[in-house]
Amino acid sequence: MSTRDCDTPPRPGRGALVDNARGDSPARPGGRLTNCFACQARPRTEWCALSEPDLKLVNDAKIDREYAPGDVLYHQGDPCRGVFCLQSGLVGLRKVGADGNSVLVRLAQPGDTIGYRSFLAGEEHKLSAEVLKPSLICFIERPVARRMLDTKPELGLRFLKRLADDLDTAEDKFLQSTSFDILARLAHLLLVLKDRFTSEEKDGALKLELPLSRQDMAAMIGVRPETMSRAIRKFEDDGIAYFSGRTVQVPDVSVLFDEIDAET
Amino acid sequence: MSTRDCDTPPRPGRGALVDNARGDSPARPGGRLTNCFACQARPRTEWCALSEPDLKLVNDAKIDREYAPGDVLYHQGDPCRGVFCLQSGLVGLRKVGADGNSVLVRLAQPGDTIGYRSFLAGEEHKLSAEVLKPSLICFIERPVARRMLDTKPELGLRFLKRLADDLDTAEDKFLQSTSFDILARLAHLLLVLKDRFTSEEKDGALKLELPLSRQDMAAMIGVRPETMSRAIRKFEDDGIAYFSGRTVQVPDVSVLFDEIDAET
DNA sequence: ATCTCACCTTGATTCCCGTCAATTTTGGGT
DNA sequence: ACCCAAAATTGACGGGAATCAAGGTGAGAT
Repeated sequence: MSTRDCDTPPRPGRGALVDNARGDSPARPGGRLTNCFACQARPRTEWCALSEPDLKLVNDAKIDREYAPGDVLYHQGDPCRGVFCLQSGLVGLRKVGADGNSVLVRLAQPGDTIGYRSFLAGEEHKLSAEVLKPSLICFIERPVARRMLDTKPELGLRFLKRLADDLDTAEDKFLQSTSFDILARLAHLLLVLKDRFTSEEKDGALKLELPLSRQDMAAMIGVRPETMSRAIRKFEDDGIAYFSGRTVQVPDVSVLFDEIDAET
Repeated sequence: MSTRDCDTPPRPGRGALVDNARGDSPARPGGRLTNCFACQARPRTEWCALSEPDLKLVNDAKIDREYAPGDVLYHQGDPCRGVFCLQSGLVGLRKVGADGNSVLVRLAQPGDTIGYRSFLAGEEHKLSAEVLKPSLICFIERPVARRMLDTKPELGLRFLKRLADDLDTAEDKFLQSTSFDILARLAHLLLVLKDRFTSEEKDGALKLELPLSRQDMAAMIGVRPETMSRAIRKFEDDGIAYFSGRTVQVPDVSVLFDEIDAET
């Protein structure tokens, strides 16, 4: 949403503007910041299915760049010009709802390929991709990705698996929104987020550093911000979790499970 | 859910029991009722990507059989033994929710491959597949399907596209359940169903023959049966749609769109 | 430092929908 | 035709979440 101006200090290799990010006319030509072979996220990506020569093709063709929070990789409705591969940082995928304001649908972590759904479906983007934390992201143009996909079936199969998992998650999410109450959904959300955003842990106690605003959290479980605020209040009153800004303290993780199980 | 007994009259080519359907020990050996080459649903399936010799392999390996309403192809949690291809009829995909009762997630129409998600993800079935109308269904064992998938990338790409579409639909469904009211969701449901289940049409007036119980319809939009009943009542009072058993009369389709648009 | 704006919280109120309970209707089986 | 169980409808009720409105808080900009 933030339309940054060009006056950001020209840090090396950085400076993605909203429009540049879409590959229209990079103010700064595609970088050689990174190397797929050395990419620490590679084992987690679908691209690890590629053989060495194929990976070299991708490596040579990719355009990498640093992004800052607020940068947008693409907007909902944009044509899909290729896919992005998140090497480090964090990206949020949003959809603008019927009410006009955007809803966080999913988070991408290092190793995730972003925009792959639209690419594979051959459709325009159905989501917007917004950088949430400083990120290093590679862009692979559609023809290159397409060519890999056509020549390396193994790659397609990996995406197949990924898509299948996402579908299952999405269907569960709908069911939960109808059969679990808000407290249970919040507990569930914290349990999902804990895998990625735990900053400290000992015994059953956790400290989380969430990269999300309250309204994003609210949207993720399908409620209004006011309701989220009250749910948080309730958790604190009950000693289940303590929220302070974007850090969350959970004295006993197992209680979160209890909160979910409480729903018969 | 219906556990049929073996005393169903031995109609020719029919007689799928719950367990037979899973390919454990067919009481009646795999039929030769149909031929993939002559299958009228073939153009709509992902399998149309296959070349003639490959299709022959599938055709020779497939096991086809007629199923009656209530038969279950597989249960949630079952290991995935292969995929089913619906030639004619109708199959519903269900998930048992947290509250214990099952929820209709999706409908499969002729040409659809059923159980493909679990097959592709290599997981157990996350949904149950229940026959809703008399159906003719082919079963393709996992090794055969796997082999096709590995040798014909084109096939995987078709499933990729399919999965991508399903994912988009599923994510939309969640958003709608939080941002649209029940009347709008019911209107939306009718619009989705009209493409497949319109029995009569003239001008803007429709007659639908839905294959769904009220509670299935209710579950699809995420409400209780009582609430669905009242929503239907409201539609009738407002002259938007008239329900009688499983047939629905819609005097003016455009009013359904209005009902959705009414939500800003 | 102050301004400002977006975000967050809190309270009061409304009303929608889930729950419980009682019929009524439907459809399958004998 | 009958019986029975499951499904559907209807009413009454209460709770919980959305809504509206009013502060409060914090971070970035000037």
